[in-house]
Amino acid sequence: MSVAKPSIHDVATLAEVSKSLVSLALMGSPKVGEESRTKILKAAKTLGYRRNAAARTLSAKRSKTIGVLVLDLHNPVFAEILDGVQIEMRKNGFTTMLVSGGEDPVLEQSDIDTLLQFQIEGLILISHRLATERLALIAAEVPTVVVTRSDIQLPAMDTISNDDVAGTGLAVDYLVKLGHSKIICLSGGENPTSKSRVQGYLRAMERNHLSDAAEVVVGGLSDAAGYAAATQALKMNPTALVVANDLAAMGAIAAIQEAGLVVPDDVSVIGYDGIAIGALKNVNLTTVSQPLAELGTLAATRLVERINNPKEPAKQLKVSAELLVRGTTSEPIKTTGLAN
Amino acid sequence: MSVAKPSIHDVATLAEVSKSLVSLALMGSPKVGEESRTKILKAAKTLGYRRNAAARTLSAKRSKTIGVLVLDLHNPVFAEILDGVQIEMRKNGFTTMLVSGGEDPVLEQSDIDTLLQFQIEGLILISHRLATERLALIAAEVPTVVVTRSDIQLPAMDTISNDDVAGTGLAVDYLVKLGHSKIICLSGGENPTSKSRVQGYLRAMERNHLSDAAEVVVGGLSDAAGYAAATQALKMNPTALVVANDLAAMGAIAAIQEAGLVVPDDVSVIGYDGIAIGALKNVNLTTVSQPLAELGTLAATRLVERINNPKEPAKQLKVSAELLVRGTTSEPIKTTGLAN
DNA sequence: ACCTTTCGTTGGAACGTTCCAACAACTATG
DNA sequence: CATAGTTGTTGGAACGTTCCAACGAAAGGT
Repeated sequence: MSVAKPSIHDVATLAEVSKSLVSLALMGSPKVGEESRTKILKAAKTLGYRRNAAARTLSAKRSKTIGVLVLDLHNPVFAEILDGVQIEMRKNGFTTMLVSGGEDPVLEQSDIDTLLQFQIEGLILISHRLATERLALIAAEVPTVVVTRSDIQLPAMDTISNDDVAGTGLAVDYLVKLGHSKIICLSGGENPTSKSRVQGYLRAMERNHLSDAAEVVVGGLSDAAGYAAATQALKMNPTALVVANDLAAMGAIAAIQEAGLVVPDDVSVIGYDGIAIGALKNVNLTTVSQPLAELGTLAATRLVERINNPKEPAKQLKVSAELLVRGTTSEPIKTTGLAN
Repeated sequence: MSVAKPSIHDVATLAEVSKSLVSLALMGSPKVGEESRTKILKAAKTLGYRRNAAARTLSAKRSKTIGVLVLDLHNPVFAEILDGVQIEMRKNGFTTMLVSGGEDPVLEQSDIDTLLQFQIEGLILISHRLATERLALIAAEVPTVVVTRSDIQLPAMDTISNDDVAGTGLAVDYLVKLGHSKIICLSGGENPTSKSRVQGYLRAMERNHLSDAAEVVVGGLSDAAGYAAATQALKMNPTALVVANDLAAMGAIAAIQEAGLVVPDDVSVIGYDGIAIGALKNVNLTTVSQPLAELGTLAATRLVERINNPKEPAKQLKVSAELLVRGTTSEPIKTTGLAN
């Protein structure tokens, strides 16, 4: 238990220089003489000195810190996006402060408040539920990049996303090509991303002249929600399910198997996101895959650009999603002679 | 784009009181008069005032912030532990700063440095790889709680964990009871938790007089690592696999199926952790389950206790793990007449 | 030999808060 | 009616840094 944390001042006295020079040396300024530099570094080490970020932020009027808000850490999607963000931010000398909103949307706002109190210089929002007006307010205060939301366009805010409408369309088109027509969509609930995906489903059904057969069952983004929604959907005897995300799709598959049906023979399933676990041979999930790490890297790069050059106009970047056909899709079995 | 962030001073002038009173009011002190309080709150609102955490920390000499370091956000285990931590910390008025070390153990140390620079009042380490001496150093600087590591005992540091040795023993004992003897352990690599689990395996094998049959294949904690390790292990024709964690177990199952074998008929598999996804009917993983959220809550509670009362002695808390028998384990098929 | 530049260094102000001692204006106490 | 206490409020110091203007010393140019 050290008595009191050493300050820059203590280092200065030990190294027999001024505190200003210590500060300079610690920031790696080239103006510091070789001799003093080594003396200072040695003194800092022996004292176990550590910079005080609070004082630094206060004085320098910049925190070299950005905030990240993710909706839900349980979904591996976010971890994969975060990887990209963290790597890029570290490269640029920023600290990343991560908060996860949890279930309550009110907490989400209070989390952002906390981040802003820490004087973050930029904010990355990953798959959140904030309303457009709130977003506008936030973007006016701090450079903001929104990842994973294709529904929104604000002049002061970058967005990095795939086209959820088009992506879901890919899934539906493929199923139709295989011969499916009784295709049910399991939605991800009330968040913007899920809404876009439902819209993509509806549009694609329309374009394939299947509007009458279109059916949306409200679910959620977790495996449990997918399970519940699928149980519901199965009552309508679909031959294929287009599910809000991979996690929910895995839940849906569980429900299908539990009902004594076989995937994909009786029911085909397509997820969305392309999480790593879906590639496992025993899951083998057909999915619309987004380049997740790239999403994160792009977000970070954009944010750093905006921070370093505030008049930089906001951009809307799209990454392309692609259909990854694996084992949970096949042609529907012919109408008569059902397996079960 | 506001011109400059309003400070407590601006609020004071607008509300026609002193900055000290504004500070008091914002902290919710009961000493502030009703009239002034409303005036101040109104002024703060119209100005869009927000506390500056850096200044606050610097002046008050406490940050009301704790740091959490997790090994790997990809594993849902950590999200579930984190849930518990976050909820408890919010209850106690602390902000949680989360960093994830990523692959590189050197980064892990630098992440802790960053946290300490932010003047965190406490630190929770979830499944990390730090050496005992480093831990001792850290624990001397800041109240520290280590979650998910049963191998270590330091006087100045709380640990919350299940007994990995005993837990893995549960798995082995059950397999032996089912009639297995060719049981291979897929280790999780060089981290302390994994080492304890391997030790548990070895001890249990010994206790069941199967030391000669004991075999450890080095793997890792990801699904991919489990897949690779299982591929290796299958060459030795095991009838059961005890795997380092659930994620790796899922990878192992993929490898088994890919080899044309059936789980559990040909090979039984037991994981460790009890992640939510393992309960899905199509995964249905037998596992040694720990109460994850409880682990998090306990850690947070202990940390707050230690922060509020620094002379509080450190404790070593154990939660109990239990074997969750699901669908990936069965009796071994009889020696002759293999299914495949 | 002088002036100018460069190099390394310095003290002090500033950042936005909290905390403390002090105070005025009341209210209660004997 | 004086004294003591209470309530609400205040200015100033402090927290540990960064930044700036200014400095002496050494080096370079004429």
